[in-house]
Amino acid sequence: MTEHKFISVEEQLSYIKKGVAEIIPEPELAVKLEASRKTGKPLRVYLGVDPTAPDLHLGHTVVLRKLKHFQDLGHTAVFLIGDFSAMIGDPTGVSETRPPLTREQVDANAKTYLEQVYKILDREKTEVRYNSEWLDKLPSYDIVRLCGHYQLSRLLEREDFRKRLESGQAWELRRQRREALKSYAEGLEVKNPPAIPDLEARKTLAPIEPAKTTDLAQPISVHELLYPLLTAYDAVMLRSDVELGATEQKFNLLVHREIQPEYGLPGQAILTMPILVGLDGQRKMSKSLGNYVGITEPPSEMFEKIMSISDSLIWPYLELLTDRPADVIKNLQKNVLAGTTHPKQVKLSLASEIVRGLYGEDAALKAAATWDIKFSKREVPEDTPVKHLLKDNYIGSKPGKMRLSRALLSLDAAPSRAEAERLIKQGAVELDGAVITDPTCEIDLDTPQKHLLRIGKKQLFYFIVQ
RNA sequence: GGACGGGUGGGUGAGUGGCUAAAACCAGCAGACUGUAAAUCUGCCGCUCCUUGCGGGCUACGAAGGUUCGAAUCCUUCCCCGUCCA
Repeated sequence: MTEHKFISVEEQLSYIKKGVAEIIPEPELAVKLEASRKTGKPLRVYLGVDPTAPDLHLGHTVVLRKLKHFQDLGHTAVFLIGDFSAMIGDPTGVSETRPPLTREQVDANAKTYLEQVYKILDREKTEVRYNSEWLDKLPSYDIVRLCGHYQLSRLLEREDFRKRLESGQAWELRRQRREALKSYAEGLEVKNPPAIPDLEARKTLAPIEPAKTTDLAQPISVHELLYPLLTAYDAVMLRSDVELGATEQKFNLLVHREIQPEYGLPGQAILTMPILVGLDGQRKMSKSLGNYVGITEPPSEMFEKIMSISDSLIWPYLELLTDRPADVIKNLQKNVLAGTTHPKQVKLSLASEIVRGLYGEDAALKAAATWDIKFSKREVPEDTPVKHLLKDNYIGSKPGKMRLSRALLSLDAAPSRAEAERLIKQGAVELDGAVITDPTCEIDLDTPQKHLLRIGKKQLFYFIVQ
């Protein structure tokens, strides 16, 4: 890293602080910034992500954008892929049982992550690391030593662990007793002793599965306790000055901060970002809840989804997904409340800004124009997709005809024929500009014609019989 | 190992022989209204076939069998969960 001229600490701080949930401890961050400015040495700021799914969504970008802010200020952004820790599974969040991932899944996900991450981070300036680099070959001795640097009671202080300990204890005791009795009853027959895995086999590390649990009781497996400690080792190896994370990561980040001094490093400052609420306005954005906007989605789809959020979501989205200063957002909010600015206008600019950030100006303008034509004017945009209706293997009762409901199904516009018929009966289907309510409506397969189909408010496309 | 209670559609949860593709609520979808927002109102909400009819067929109430003209509902076995006891 070459020396860098930094702007004043106050300016940096105000840039950094936007949208942040918590800075721990803030004065320390200021000191670090001050020191870096004096020496011209950038801070090492890192974000660790477990590659648990192949795609990132806007929720992930909140914290990525913060990392980008540091990058913009001239600091060193380190993007850490937790390819090793993903196989342990972050125990954060009691309710969700994380399925352990295999090495292959993790590797595949890690690959797709990077391409997506560069939509936000500067590819040239980002230091990418994998925690398998060091965790894969960490000797047991060092693991034990690492564990020696922290206290069990501190790990158990964690709220979700505490809850699980309470609910799990009784359950676990009973389970053990039951198991013991069972094996006694089975005449203490000796099962095949587990083989000692040879080193070759270990090359493809199996995911570490949690002890069998039930829905209600969630006992804590010992390896889960190791998660914050092993990831703390990341912070040690990276010699980080600052670590970023979502608020739910606060506990882990604090452990990291406390472990670093044990290895002769100054403890990192911690910066947490709020969790982004999903499109439903209720729960956090997540793929499994289906309330997400993937960052690889096409611009116009992204635009559409953002336009469909409820008004109250505009504000957190503006704060966490755009670069607008906090006071500008506040003013805007005031104007909307006062009725001088229409919320739709704000939403339009929000959607444009998000798309612009990921796809650039042209794509944003185009997406906005498409949206306006499709939804406001209810006309047909230029880039309306064209699908193909394959008649190859279709044998209907009437030659050369196909039921509209069947067409909807094979065009992927409805999940089943029953659902397709329902849509037709409810007047949601418009074929070539005319609403069709007759479920027996048929499409002529012999004349290869281009048809326009609108289903509900959102689906609009052409199809050609082929 | 014993006693008792329980496993129902995406979720919560009613239903104890036919009127039950299964109440109600939530979620979801569609229509109206709008700003494709929210709220509200209305309708839909297992799959499939066609002659689109209060139509036919198939599948579904933990699993497998059985009783019955007929089972989510009764019986048997098994699996799983909860509470209590050893």
